[in-house]
Amino acid sequence: MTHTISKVLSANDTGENGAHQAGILIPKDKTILSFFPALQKQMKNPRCSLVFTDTDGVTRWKFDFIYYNNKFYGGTRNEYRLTGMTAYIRSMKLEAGDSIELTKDENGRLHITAKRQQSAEEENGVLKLSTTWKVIRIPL
DNA sequence: AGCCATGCACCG
DNA sequence: CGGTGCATGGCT
Repeated sequence: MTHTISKVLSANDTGENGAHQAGILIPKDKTILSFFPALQKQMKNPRCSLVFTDTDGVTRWKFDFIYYNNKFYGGTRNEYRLTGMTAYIRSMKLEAGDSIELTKDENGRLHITAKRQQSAEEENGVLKLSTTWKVIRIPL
């Protein structure tokens, strides 16, 4: 049984807003979280190193899945993150709006795919076609 | 809940 | 000493 999830990158994720942060946020959605290994909620900031294989089937990317839960230890955090992704994001030249797809195959192996956002020109092209052309009358 | 932002430690 | 990223706080 494979499991695939995807995330649209925010400006903060890609570093476009100057944030020197190395990871993306993982929503606390059961179907999303179940993709990742369970972390020890009873310890502070538990983490797990994960290796994803790129689409070429050769390149490996190591990310860290971390549960920042210091809210239960006197802090304010209670969120999941996947850190250490800047090398990947840069090599793929990903920008806010682009997305990444994470897949876990039958053998539990992890794969990552970069999904580039449709360009504005392409969107305009589609829009132009759909709004410029109309069916006036259908032949009998 | 999710994105924005940063102090400081670390490292070349 | 400038860049990077962890860990964390802030804002909407």
